[in-house]
Amino acid sequence: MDEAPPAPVPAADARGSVTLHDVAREAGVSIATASRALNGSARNVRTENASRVRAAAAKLDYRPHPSAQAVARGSTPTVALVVGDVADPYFSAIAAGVTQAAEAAGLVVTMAVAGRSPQRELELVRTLRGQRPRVIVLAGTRIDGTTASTAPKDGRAVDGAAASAAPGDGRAVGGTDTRGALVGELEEYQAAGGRVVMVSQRDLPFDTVTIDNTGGAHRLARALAGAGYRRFAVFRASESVRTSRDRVAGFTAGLRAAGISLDDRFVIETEFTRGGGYEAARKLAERGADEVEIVFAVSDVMAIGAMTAFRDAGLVPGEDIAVAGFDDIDSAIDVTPALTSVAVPLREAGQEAMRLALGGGPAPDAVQISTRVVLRESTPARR
Amino acid sequence: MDEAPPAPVPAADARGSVTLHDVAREAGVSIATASRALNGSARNVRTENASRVRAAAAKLDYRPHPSAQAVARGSTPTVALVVGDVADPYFSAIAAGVTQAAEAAGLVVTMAVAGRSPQRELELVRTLRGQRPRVIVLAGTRIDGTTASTAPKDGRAVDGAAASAAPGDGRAVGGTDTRGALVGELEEYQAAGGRVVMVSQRDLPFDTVTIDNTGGAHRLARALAGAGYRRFAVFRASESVRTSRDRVAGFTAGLRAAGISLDDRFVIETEFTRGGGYEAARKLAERGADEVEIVFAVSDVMAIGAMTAFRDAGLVPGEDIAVAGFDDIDSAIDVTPALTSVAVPLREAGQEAMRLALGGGPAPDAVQISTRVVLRESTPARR
DNA sequence: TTGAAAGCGCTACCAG
DNA sequence: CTGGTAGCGCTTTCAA
Repeated sequence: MDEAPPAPVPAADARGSVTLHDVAREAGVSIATASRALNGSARNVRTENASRVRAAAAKLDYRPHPSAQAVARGSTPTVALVVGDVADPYFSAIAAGVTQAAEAAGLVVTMAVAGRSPQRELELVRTLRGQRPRVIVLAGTRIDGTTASTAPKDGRAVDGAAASAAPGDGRAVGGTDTRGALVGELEEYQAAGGRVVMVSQRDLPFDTVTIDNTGGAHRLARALAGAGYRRFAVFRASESVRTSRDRVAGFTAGLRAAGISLDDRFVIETEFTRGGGYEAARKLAERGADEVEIVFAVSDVMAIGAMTAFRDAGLVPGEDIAVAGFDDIDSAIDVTPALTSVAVPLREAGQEAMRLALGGGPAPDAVQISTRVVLRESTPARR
Repeated sequence: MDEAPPAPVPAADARGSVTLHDVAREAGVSIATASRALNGSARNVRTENASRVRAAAAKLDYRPHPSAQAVARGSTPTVALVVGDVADPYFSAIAAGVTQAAEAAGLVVTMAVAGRSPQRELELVRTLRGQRPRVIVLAGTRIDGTTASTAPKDGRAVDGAAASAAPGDGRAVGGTDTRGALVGELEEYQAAGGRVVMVSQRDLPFDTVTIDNTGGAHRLARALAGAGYRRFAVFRASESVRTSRDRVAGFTAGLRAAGISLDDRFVIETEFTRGGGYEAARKLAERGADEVEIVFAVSDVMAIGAMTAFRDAGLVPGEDIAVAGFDDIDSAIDVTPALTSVAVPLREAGQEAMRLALGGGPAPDAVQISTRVVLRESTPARR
């Protein structure tokens, strides 16, 4: 059985799929040549043979076996994408961009959903790593890794420490240092030749695509100030939500630049959801919103919830009280009045992530996706 | 080199990843035993050895190589999902369901986006098949495969013929019989042991999860008739859009059951988009909507566009003219007035698809996802 | 330019 | 219950 040329080929045939072996035989060449002709990088195959092989492949309807190629080559032509929730338009837009760019590069996307759990995210990365993807993209994780209460001011320092500690024994790390374990995991992967890209998460030693939340909010504030607004309220999410924090910071700075200060009494912390926006608006309306001309909610869904709440409380959004949001989700133009917002090109962010991953040099790179203020009827100019 | 026990093991070590080989050595057992202990189905390994192996694996931070397992076993623990567009809430909801169920079953999801092109869909399926996934889920393809103009009445006949013709030389088939080629491709895959599930596409010889568009529309019509409406208009998409066709059919039947007939003059064909709804409503308002009490748009996005158009034309939705949609997308409750619609549990549809795929018997099965009418302020009761 | 053959990491069959 | 050992389908030296 070690030197019997009459190989028991039927195996492959019986299983149904055509292998490179079959193609080679059909073309009358060695399987090495067939391999080179079909997938070899160098063009060191006589043209005639090459076409014979291609013909045979076509005739037999041959399809390469990615897994076999993967095990032979050591990596898979895939990009692993981890999102918080596919059904969330925020993530699905990013996913769309990533997918599009990946396909253009001939890579298939494998997607995993982390929910909102960092723990789950870590597990996923571990699993995905096993697949030896060419690149891993982590999108979202809207919640900060550095818990506001425990982390020192400089996130970077923590990362560094955690990173060097984790590799030794990732699973020894308690549930507490999920972030460190994640970083360690990713660094090992990167060290083994993988590319890591984060979308909208900073402070990590990887390629990153950030959204210009701060700048967008800053410009929005100035635009609103320019439209004549002076007395603002802000609906924000918890301190631990990085996105919210940045937007509030940018907005506040923008107001300040316009010579306006924000009254702390009107900065309301609530859930980062439609319900949260509704609730905050309800409370504000209840205690009397007379002193407020306009509210800035850190996300459109919150803003939309707020508009409904105001309406329920007898205030007409856009007339009695102006409202502005952030994200410029599709329904921003469907609500009444149309919502002023800051457009965030999420899809581009996804594409940009792939660009970084594919073209990237050895050093962690970073690009920022810029945002654009869109004024609509929910914030009519005051004069 | 054929009998040299001092194997040049460094190779694996140098590449960075720990292999089963290493684990076996560390545990002092054969790699066969290690394999069994870690991934073997039967528990025919002495408990002590099993734990030694597990310990070694943990210590070395071993991760199995899915591709290697795949090539050895002949299939991958993945489900390939083809959607029209991830960013579309319709598809992303289905994708969420599929992903969730797949993960619960220990399968990873690889996602591909077909855009609206059947041609692209075919290519994708070809590629995906190469990956030897355990199951392939085709979601959406809202456009009919059977072009209304060219297809015989009985779709099944066409499929059968095309299916037997395709295998021989799939790529010889012109652009015209994309559908046949697709069916052929999927049938081969299925014959080789793969599971195929379609979501919301009927008439194909595969497991299918359908949405009860007809029934939902039927019930909606009766509910609206019950609320006192008599003079209806319908905004529909092109004949070739199956979903639209079914919804209109169900709606019409529902009206008929309530003794109401639909005036053809008020059945307007338009794009299956927000813009389409806007346009249709604009036209209707222009030529005078006095004769119409309520319009049913075959999708929420169309309905929402229509509401805006009515408002722009000086008609107050919910007062001057009622509006109802279909899908119950999130923003249905954010618009003013809140939109009456038919809830479609897309996420469940996705999960159901996986259930079919995993538990399915040999014969093509089919389940229907039921829909639920949700009456809101956009269609106040008339009395 | 080509073919033989040595793997890639893992599974599964076959003797013990 | 265990170890040896053929593969799985493909890539990639290494000589020829």
